[in-house]
Amino acid sequence: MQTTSAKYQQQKPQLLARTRVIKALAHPTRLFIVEELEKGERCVCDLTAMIGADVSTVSKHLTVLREAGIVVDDKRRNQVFYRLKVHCILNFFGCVESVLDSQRDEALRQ
Amino acid sequence: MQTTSAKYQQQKPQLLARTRVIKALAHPTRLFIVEELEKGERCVCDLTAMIGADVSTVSKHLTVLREAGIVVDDKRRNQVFYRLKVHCILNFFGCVESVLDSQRDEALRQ
DNA sequence: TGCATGTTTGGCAATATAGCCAAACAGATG
DNA sequence: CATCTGTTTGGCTATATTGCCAAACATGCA
Repeated sequence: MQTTSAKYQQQKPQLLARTRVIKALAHPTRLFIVEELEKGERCVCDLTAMIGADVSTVSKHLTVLREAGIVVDDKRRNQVFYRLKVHCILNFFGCVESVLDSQRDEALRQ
Repeated sequence: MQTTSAKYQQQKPQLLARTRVIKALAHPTRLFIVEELEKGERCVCDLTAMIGADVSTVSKHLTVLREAGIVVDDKRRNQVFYRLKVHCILNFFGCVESVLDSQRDEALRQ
């Protein structure tokens, strides 16, 4: 029996699964997309206009979010609409904001 | 007035700030550390033993978490103890699990 | 069919991340 | 002071990520 790393190794598959989801959110453009989709579905063209990057770049970001299971696409006519698949992402951000608030408080105190 | 990218550009500083926190969580080893610290403080040596990587690697992961404002360190004697600075990270994971659950359900249905 | 619009994919270059080893540093203790 | 334990930092290589352009695909419509 191995004495070191047992605990981590045992949990690793689960940790990797979670990491895949979190990594998908770890980019400003993808965060923007998620927040925008909280308001409702958007086509790639809408998102591209708001973001101001190449369409291919936005499309790849959407692929990352789709493969992570965060959004789903819906092809209608010659457009592709994306929407959130899971709607708890805002809670998620609440915690991120707590971290940032705590940093801001600290900065003020110095 | 700019017609494209205005919205994204305006929000970008905030999005980048959030991204820094999320990126810090986007690694299996760092996720493990956060979950372990939910239970209480741990010294670098404890974490290193559980993870089974080089101490320098673990130390660098801890630096990433510290710089993101997620953990704080406390040097006592010749050891350094880390603990969570913000305690809402578990809610965070709840949402990540929802994403994973929804993927699992889907896999079963196919 | 041919063309316009909207989206995805391939490919490449630039940048960022992760891991290990070696070395530096810090405190405790003989 | 010398040495031991515990931690961080520097440096390097390997790998992953990002963004753009060009090209391929898909759909709608003249």
